[in-house]
Amino acid sequence: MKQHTIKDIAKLAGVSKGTVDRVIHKRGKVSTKSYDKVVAILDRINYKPNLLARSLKNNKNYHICVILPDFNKDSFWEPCYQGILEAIKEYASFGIVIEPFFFYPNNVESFIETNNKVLKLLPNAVLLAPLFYKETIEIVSNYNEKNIIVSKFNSQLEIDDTKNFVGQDLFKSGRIAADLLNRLIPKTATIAIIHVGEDFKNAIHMQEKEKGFRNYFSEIKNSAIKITTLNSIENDLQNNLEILFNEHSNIKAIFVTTSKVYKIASFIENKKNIKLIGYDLLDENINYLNNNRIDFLIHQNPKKQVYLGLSYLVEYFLFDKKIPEKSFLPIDIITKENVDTYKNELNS
Amino acid sequence: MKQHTIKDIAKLAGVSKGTVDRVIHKRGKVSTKSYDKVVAILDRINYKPNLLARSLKNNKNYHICVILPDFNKDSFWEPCYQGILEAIKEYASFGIVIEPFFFYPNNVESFIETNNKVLKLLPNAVLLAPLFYKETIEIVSNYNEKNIIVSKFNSQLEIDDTKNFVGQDLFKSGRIAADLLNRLIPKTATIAIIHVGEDFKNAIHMQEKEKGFRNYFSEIKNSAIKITTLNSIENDLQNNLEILFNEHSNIKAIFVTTSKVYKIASFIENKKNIKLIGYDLLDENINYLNNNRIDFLIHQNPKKQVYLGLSYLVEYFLFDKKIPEKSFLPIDIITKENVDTYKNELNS
DNA sequence: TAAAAAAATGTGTTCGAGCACATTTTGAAG
DNA sequence: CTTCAAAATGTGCTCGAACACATTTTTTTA
Repeated sequence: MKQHTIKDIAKLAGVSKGTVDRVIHKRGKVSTKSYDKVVAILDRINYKPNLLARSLKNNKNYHICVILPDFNKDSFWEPCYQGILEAIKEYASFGIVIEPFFFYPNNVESFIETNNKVLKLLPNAVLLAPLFYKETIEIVSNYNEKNIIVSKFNSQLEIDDTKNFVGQDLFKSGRIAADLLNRLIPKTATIAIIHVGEDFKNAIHMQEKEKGFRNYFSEIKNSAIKITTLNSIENDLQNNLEILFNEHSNIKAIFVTTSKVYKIASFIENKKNIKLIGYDLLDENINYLNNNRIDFLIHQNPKKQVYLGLSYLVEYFLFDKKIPEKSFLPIDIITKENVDTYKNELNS
Repeated sequence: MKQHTIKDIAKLAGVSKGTVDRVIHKRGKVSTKSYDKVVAILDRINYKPNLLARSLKNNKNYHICVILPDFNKDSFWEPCYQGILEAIKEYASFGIVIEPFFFYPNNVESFIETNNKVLKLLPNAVLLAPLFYKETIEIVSNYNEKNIIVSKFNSQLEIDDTKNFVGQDLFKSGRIAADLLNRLIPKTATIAIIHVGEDFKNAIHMQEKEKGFRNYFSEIKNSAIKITTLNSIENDLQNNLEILFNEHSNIKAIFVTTSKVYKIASFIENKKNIKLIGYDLLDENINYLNNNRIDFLIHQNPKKQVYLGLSYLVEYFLFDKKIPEKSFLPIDIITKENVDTYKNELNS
């Protein structure tokens, strides 16, 4: 029942623990005779090094920086901060130092600046919300030069070496939204896709969701559903919505591709029978969910994304575990009935 | 940046590490002078003992037994076995031995027998699927006598000391099913609740789901929805379904309270426009989900339940972490569009 | 065949916490 | 002012892996 140790193996093979160590790690010279003896034992028993002892011996302090938008400016990111705090607490006892860094949302300069600041600190790893495409490529290569491991979360960029990504399949989440709305509306109706708030050109993730959404309906033969898209910054939203409803009289459903769905909910509060679906468990969104103004939310689980991304890095440093190249989280469908089971969710 | 050690504190306080140890663990005699010096340092710095070192020193081997129904007899339990296998692999390197034990589903004697076998092994902890109420109470007290920690998963029994439970809120999951169906059917319709396959008297979890389901509709004022319940063992299902449809002409939806929903799906394959909702990601269920014969599945996440239950025990033994008394998993809503994002889910 | 070089193997220390045991200090009694 | 027990404090070993360094054995070369 007890796990075997290097010492056990040494005794069994009739050699010293140094020799066993050399065989296991292929370091130093070993005679074929000793080698064979040790390998014979290793084949017989299932040796697993005690990871606690290994990690204790290594006894390095690891520094991980997390770079994400300031959650005071965009509350979508607040759960991420919670996840970071939990990870800090959890892993402090293992000599892991985790430090968050914030940049201004939608501000490329701030993004670059923050990354340069982190680069100078020479951490062991960086967990990054790579909101800007071109800039991220440059930045990642800078980190690589200094042998800093880069993991990404939230936004999957089509970078060649999109390794270590934790997030969701956005195309798929668009399809899910489409499928849900399709169940709720008449066979002939207009659906509006609304992208709110961010610079549309850079927001690859909004585009991916739209693609998925349209893809779903394109697969339905002879569909009489019309789909129209609206891009709007937050300030112009009311005007743009009015124009939208004037131009399209038969809008029965709206798919909002961001967490800003509560803005639309408040503007169309008076319009009955418009189904509404959007993203993320912001308090504002949950309120509208509870009074049935929002029908479904799709949960992107930003907290879990960050926590999982950090776990991977920690277990890599401590226990040499492999980091999965792409880790797609489940896409949770939220209604007013199951929303609280997600809000209270613990980290394992 | 580096974590403080006992040695650091000793040096700072001008005492030996033995004295620091005595202060921290309140063991042995310490003069007030030394005590104050050490406490002063402890207040100033944020000492966190290195859990790797602590656990290495303790270096005990822990034995955890998992008791659950044989997955060859009821495939609902197969993912649990997967979770157990993953946990075995994951924690072997930490000196944790996890061993599964299977009993015949619906067989009280087998349940008792298996538990007695485990009891004799005197493990450090047991993770239990407590399918039988009375017997579990007896068995838990037997374990307690021998100081064996008992955790439970899947079925929450209303036992006084329902500690260490990992599972779902079944009442709530019944409400969720009701809410989903309510969106899909006309205002005047009949819904059938079907309990399949197990001994209904013992299956508290099926009752809880029905309660939640009915509770949802009871809250709707002037609801014209009729709800009828059918209990049936698997063999009589076809007959009972025919009787059901003869007696109720306006059935528009069926809520199956177990993973056996695929059985109903196959029987009503020819009947159009009956919405169907049930539990769990069995392959058979997923097939019917994909061809639209099943509309929604509720995911009870049995694999995660077991894995999480085991994680709690392991972290308790290794790192002295508290085990949450009740850990309710999120209740996932599954459609044909998001099902694969759950099937491929990794353990963190 | 002796000396030197190279190869092979063994030994001992480290990581930090925990605890048994050894040593020193204190205080009280004779 | 001793003596001795109790109290207080310090020392050293353990857990298992990792690796530097020491020692032994084998091989090479003069």
